[in-house]
Amino acid sequence: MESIDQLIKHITKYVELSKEDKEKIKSSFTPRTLRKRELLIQQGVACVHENYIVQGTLRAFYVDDKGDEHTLQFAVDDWWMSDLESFFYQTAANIYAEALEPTQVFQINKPDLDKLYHEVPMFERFFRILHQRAYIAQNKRILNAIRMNGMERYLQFIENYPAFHQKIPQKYIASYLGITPVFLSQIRKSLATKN
Amino acid sequence: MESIDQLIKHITKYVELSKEDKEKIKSSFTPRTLRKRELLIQQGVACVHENYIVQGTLRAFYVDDKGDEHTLQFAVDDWWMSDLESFFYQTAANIYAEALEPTQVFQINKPDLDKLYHEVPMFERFFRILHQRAYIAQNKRILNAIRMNGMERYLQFIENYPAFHQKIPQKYIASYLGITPVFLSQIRKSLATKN
DNA sequence: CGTCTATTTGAATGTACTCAAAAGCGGTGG
DNA sequence: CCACCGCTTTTGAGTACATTCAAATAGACG
Repeated sequence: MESIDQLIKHITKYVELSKEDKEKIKSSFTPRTLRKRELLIQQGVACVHENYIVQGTLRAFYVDDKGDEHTLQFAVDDWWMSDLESFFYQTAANIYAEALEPTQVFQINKPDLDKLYHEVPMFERFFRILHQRAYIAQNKRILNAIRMNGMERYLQFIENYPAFHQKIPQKYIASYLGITPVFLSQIRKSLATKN
Repeated sequence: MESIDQLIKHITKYVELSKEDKEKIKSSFTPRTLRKRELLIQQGVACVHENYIVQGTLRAFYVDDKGDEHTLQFAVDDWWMSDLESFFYQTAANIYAEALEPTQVFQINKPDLDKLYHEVPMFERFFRILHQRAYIAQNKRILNAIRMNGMERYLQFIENYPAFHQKIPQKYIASYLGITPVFLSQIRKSLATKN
């Protein structure tokens, strides 16, 4: 299978597409390959693409004044990655996005995306659904962040994302959970001795 | 001005609508008035409407096993309120939404919304944009939650939402920030003595 | 094998919570 | 209009959660 077909397959999980729709979508995206540790998005630089991940793993993070990193999102195959605010308003990005392993994406820029919204209403519906689902997921994360302590959030994380847990360095998980790597290590220790 | 026109005005801030579009939209919504403390959404009951707030204030909150409330969102004039997950998948709601003052909303149910998406593509675009913006806002809140301590989050809150700060009881602000009302009181005290 | 980075461990400190009680405030009824 | 009731906010003390700093150990990679 051509990898672009994976994108079409992904979209048709949510909306129906005609043959012409599919062709228009296919021709609007361009492939890009990232090496491990390569940056897809950079703080301070406009994020000009919305990215669909064919294969690989990305991590989006914010770097504060003290130089500390705060992980906003991990993303794997079939997920999307951009700085939506930067992309939407064409402003400088607030985050970095880095490949944690060799990663292949398909990219679309804003003019082409707007054109596609116009020409393929089903594609706009797809993005409406996508953003809706993303918003629902974000809400759950906020709820977890405000009501659970570090250990509870960690247990929740490994339950929700067992796959991530395997291959993502612990310090990034800590920065996603909003705790220090040292504290995460302590949590793991106390979980290990408890059993 | 008819209050339903306020909704149209709101939508046309983001997308253009024809006369027919406007009529179709207007006829799809029905008004509802809430008394102070009345519930718009109830945990365990399907959320069958998406709600546009004409005038008033709502608070969305989750109640955990211990009976503690965790505020997910405050919403005022021109905002939208629903349990999106419950609405979208037609499942039991996870949250409550309560009027903090007399509040007037316009409601649309899912069949009518889907119909409207189909008949008025601009309306679907509007919701795509709305969800996109909501997602961007949520991202910022997550970032604040994982990188700031209680005092910093409080200062951020009163900076972002000075109006809310005036009329919302402190204990609800605490539950929004993810801290206890007791601790928020201490934060306020130490801010007051600092100046 | 050596180097660089990630993880663990320990101790001291700061941040935030719980419990209990007092003070403040708003609404209601007499 | 005042007195009372119920709820919110404040205060204080003790405890738990989480961070910082420093150093040791373990892993990854050339």
